[in-house]
Amino acid sequence: MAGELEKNFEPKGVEEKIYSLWEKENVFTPKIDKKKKPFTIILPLPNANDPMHMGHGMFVIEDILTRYHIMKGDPTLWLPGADHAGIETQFVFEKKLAKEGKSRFDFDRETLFEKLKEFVEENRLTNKDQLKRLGFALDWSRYHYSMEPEIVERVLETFMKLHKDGLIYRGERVVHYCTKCGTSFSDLEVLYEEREDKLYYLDYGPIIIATTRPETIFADVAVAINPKHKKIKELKGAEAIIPLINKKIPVIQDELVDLEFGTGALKITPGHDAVDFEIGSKHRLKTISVVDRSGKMVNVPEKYLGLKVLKAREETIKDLKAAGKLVKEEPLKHSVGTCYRCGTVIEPMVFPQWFVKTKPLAEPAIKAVKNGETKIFPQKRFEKMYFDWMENIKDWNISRQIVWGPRIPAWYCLDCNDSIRINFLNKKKEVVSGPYKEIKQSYSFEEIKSGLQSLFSTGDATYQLKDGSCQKCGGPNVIQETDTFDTWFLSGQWPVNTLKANPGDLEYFYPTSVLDTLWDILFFWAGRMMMVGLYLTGKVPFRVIHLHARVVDKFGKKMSKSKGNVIDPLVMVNQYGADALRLALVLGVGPASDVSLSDEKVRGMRNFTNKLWNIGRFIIMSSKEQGFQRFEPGMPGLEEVDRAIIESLNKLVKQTTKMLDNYRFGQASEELFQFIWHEFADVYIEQSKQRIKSGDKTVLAVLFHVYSVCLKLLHPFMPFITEAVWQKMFAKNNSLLIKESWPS
RNA sequence: GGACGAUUAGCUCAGUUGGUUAGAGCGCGUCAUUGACAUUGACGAGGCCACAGGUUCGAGUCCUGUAUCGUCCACCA
Repeated sequence: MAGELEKNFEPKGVEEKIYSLWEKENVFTPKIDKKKKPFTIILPLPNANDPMHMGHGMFVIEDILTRYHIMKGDPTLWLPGADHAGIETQFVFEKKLAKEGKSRFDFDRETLFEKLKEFVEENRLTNKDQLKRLGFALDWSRYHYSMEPEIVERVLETFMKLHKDGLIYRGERVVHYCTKCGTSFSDLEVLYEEREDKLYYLDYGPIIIATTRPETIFADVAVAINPKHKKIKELKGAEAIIPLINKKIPVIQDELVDLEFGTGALKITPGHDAVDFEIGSKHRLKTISVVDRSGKMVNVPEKYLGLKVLKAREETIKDLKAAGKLVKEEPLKHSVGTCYRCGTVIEPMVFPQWFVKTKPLAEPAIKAVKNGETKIFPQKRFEKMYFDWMENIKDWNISRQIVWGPRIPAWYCLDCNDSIRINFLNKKKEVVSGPYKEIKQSYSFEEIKSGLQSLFSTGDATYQLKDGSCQKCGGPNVIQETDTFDTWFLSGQWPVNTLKANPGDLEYFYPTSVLDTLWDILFFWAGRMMMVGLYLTGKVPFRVIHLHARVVDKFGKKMSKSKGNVIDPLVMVNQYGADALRLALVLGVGPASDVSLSDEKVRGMRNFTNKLWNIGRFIIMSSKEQGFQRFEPGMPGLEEVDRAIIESLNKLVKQTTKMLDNYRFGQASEELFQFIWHEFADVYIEQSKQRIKSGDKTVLAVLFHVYSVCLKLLHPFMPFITEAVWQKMFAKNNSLLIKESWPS
């Protein structure tokens, strides 16, 4: 039965062959059996546009679970997909455009969208092939892409449902805006950086205020002091005076003002600061904007008009100094919000955006974890984080001013809302901007619509959720919102929408069993899926959230292109084989910790694959001479050492099973490694050599038995080599190891 | 400002309810070897488990505090 084995295991070429064997027999496509409980994982969808990096390698955890459950006989589904990744992709694409000397403003939005679509299509399939290289047992017949029409359709349905339930609203609130990327962000997408800035003390007449942003004084609408301020009596009812423009503004009281900071007085600028906005709305103050979406000054004295924010700051300080209104300046260390994508300082701005009311969605999501419907591993650390976040959640800004993504399905009648600002390319390919009531004087609706880039509607604009003529005035000049959905709005409903794509799947496979991910997107993704999944189905999207380790370099440092310490998973696969890389990523690794990866470690694991291979080779060679006998638990001729190794093996089976059930992959793989190399190979096999020479057939039976069980136990971790050996030594009629049942 | 995590061999890290001489991979030293494997084997060096207290018959493991590093959250104007 046994074929020859080469001297060393050569993964190249073999891996592809083995993978196609699995694909040919459809082992990754589950058979739905209503009597059996399914096991389901949804792959954290990689960006369609990204080649694979080591982070994707950690999906090996999901592959281990998947293969383990396939072998246990559970109908097992691991569903793959790809994400259009709105902002990420558009950012990369715009960089490419810049190299060609172009920008997004050179195109109307429809053309830009088509170009982006083509761009992604070129890359979309590469990481699909890369996932296969790692051996992942994904059901490719259920592969989905977040921009495919059926998925988008369901996303729009979800929006409609939320809207109907009163959970969607357009609101004018402070949003985080990146003037370079040209879009707003949710709270999660802002990175706070510690910066060394200056705090300027300015003379506001009866009071002195402290600010880091003197250029925004023109947008001040009040000065607020804490009610416990020691000068409260003399300041009651007083008016402060904005320097340079000598504008009078009221002095108000609010507890939000910190007595200790600066002078205990805060200039209130609702247009450009979130706290100020909150105080402003409490006191019914108006909002003035002095920075526009390109980061230039507006609504300010002429000499500052059109200046960039930082330049305007310089000029203002200069003028304040000259006017004797700059009392003093001191250094200040504080954190500044920056764009997570391009690093530009985030400009808090007030304009209408689409929001999801999150409180009603968060409540069930909190409850589900509290009562254990969804468990988080490791529990102690991350449940606390989860609750902190869910309990303090703010409404979710789901609109992005980018092109790459599904457009929000709302339509405005331009005649009913003629102050909507429009940017479009006219027939001469020139950018024209202005309120509709002005530009309609010179351009037809058709020309505007076909060259449309973006529109900025006012907070009180009326909208309808259907295309066609205006439901109010009956007019034909109706145009769709140009904002697109936040990518996470799509991925937040990914498990539901992908399972809905195949009839019967949602009912059978949902709730899914495990969500496995890195903790960095716990809130972005897992949290949103919890909220939206519960909202859409009434059931949690997954029973377990397992947080895997982060891959770092051999010095424990985060891998990054700028540090040049990135290890390409495919380079490792080519050099040492997928199995070696896989084992290097899990062996001895704790959950949600760091796993340090190095060439040396992968090489060490490659040595183990070779050891495993040569055990097989040894057994084959030995049995060639002596023949082979099937192992039976009570067979005659068993010696003490045989009984000992069998007992040890049985213990290993129990241990491995228990550890896989408890997500202890690091320890499970470590014990397998120890047993196989240092107990089975180093001790038992060494001892067996004498007996084989003397014609002992029992020892061969034991060798075959122990080895075959080890291959099964190891298969989820190292699928290629175990399947390859199985084919040579144990397969009857080419039956696959993955189809063997899990030992017990 | 709040919270959390880490600190174990030269390096990178395991060590689930406290229980005999604390483990792995890589690295290092000595020796061995043309019949499974040099991608090997045997043997070995190397650790007051960050520090200081406490609980216990017994602490790497539990409690308190300190230090250093790291992470997350926050409305530091």
